[in-house]
Amino acid sequence: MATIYEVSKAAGVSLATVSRVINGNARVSERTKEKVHKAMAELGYKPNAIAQSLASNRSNSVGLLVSELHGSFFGDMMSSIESMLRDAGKHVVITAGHSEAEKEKQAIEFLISRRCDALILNAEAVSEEYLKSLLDNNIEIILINRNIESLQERCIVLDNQLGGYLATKAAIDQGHRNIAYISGPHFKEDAQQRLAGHKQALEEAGISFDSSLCFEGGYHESEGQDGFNTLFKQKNTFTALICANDEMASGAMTAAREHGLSIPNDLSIIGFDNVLFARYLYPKLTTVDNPIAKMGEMAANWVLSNIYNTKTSTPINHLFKPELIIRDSLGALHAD
Amino acid sequence: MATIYEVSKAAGVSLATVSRVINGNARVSERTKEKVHKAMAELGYKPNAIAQSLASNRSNSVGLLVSELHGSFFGDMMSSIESMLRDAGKHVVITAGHSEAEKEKQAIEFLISRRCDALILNAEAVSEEYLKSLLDNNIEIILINRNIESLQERCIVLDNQLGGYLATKAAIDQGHRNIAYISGPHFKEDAQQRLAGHKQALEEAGISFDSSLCFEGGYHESEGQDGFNTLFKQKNTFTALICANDEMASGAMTAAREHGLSIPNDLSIIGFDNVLFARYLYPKLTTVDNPIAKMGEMAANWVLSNIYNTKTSTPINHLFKPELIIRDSLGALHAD
DNA sequence: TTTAATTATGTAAGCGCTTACATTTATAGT
DNA sequence: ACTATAAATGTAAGCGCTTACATAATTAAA
Repeated sequence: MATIYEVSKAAGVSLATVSRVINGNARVSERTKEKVHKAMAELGYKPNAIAQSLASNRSNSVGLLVSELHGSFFGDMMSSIESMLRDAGKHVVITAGHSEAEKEKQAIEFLISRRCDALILNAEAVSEEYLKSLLDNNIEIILINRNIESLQERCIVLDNQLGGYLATKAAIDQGHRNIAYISGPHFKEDAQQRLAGHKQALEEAGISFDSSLCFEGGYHESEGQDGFNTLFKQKNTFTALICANDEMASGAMTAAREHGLSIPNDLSIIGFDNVLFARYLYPKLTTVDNPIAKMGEMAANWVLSNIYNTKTSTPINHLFKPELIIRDSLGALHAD
Repeated sequence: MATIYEVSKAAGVSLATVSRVINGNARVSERTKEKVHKAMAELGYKPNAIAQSLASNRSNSVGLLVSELHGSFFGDMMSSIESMLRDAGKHVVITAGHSEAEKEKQAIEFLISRRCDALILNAEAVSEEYLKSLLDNNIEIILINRNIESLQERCIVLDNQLGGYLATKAAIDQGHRNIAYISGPHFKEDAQQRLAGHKQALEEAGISFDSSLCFEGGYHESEGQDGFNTLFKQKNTFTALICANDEMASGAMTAAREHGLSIPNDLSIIGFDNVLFARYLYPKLTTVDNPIAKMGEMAANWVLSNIYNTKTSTPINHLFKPELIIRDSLGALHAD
């Protein structure tokens, strides 16, 4: 692999000049520019990004931490961030944290060690203190889906409580009073908030929260099934079931069908996130749209304008409002 | 950010000694080892991976090119590769090629410029020559889902033709004779092979291939709908529909339902890939399992044993055989 | 002890770039 | 033609590490 030195020899100029034409940040005469380009082409020269980073203390890459590399939700997030950053000539280094504090730390430290210019973090398990300590060490971070009071300007979050509220409200508006809920894991902030929204809607309608109508899942499909089965055994009087994400809603649908229930005639089901496959389910899932792709873009924008000083146009929106997407899995309560 | 130099000062030893305890590849007395560890802890020292790479010409990271960052299929692939490599202490740098030759090249060159020790490529658009030229430049690559005669030992592929065959054969075995097919884009190798398998099964059963019963889609859900609609308009006599992937199968299901058809009573549908949501569909999709996670692991294994000289245990399997997964969307043909 | 063989540590030369500063060359003003 | 100024290029010192080689300290053998 040719080095800048060989190019400079071939072109008959100095190292510095070659560096200048590579970076285009200093004036070089047309004539020498041509000579250098020719030499680079002939040698098939490709700058060594590692050496560039070391010398310039800039890597032109931004680190991205997601919980998982699979799943529609994270896929949308990665995808939107990558394409926006790539358009700006920046690169994305992706790592997975698996919702475990230790793994998240490892991943973040990997990104730091690779000298990413900024980190976009979907960190769920790591402590608030740890995140603040990153800032103290001059690591530029922006958080997606995590709200830290003192770091507001570096957080991009969804109003999860509103989302939870909208879902339950929709059921109430259709006449439902017996509403079950399958929650995400309580250690996750968003799960708590969605549940809080659910309770808020219940309270507003004068319905008291019944903990035997609430199940804690882990956001996976199987826990939607478990949740339904458990709830159904405990108290099979509910006519609507709100799930804290679409995966669990799908699982619940399957389980409900296995119990011979028809959706939405016997049971209405509402999801959360509006991931791609919510539309493929049968019946099509009524759910709360989580504009994760837009949030990802916003994070990418933040990086571009705050770290790379480009894209100053779009103002940064820190709090996104979810919307209810009405499809077929929610029906009106009818008298039996 | 502390450097190795500061650590050496604090510990009262030389740079080289610190480097030795970091890398653990040379003998250092217990006493100094302790001193160094203490100094590192106190300074919060983290090795600069960039500098390490530059000096050692090893990055301990492997590059991964996928077509897209979203989608179950790629999610599974990324996920399996990442977790296996992470367990071995290696890191993965992921990029997306979007099935366009130019973008794939860019992405590959990015990975090379970051001095990845090896590249795992799911390259669909880039030419065979280009891939070979990488090898000529001593870039270590391993291809997933792409078969190049002269690079057999660096290819990990699925027997797509067998998969296509199995799907169509299953329909034939259930008595179907009028079988439509929604193909993937013909420029993709796997799409061609799956179609070839379909034709093979037809021929074997003495059914002649009817091109008006075949639609070329792009592997997206919407093209499943388009496909069904087009085919149904052209010739609504088919009783089974084979789709080249699950997304399109899902789209076709939706479209079929909109036409008032019941699945599998009026129409049997078979997918391909067995992505996670195939199980969530209603009715549950009969499909051909694509062991992409295992293939990803195999690729990771190849890298570990061939590049990093670890994990010599598992022999590398280059050709994976798909299996039919029988669920509910395929039914027997009944007399009308 | 003395010497040879080990083991532990230090010295210094890079890895392939960037960039401040110095120097040379071109351009313009008079 | 002769400066004064601006533009183009070169020189060399790092960036934070690794690693061959040299040296010093320790241990074992005689």
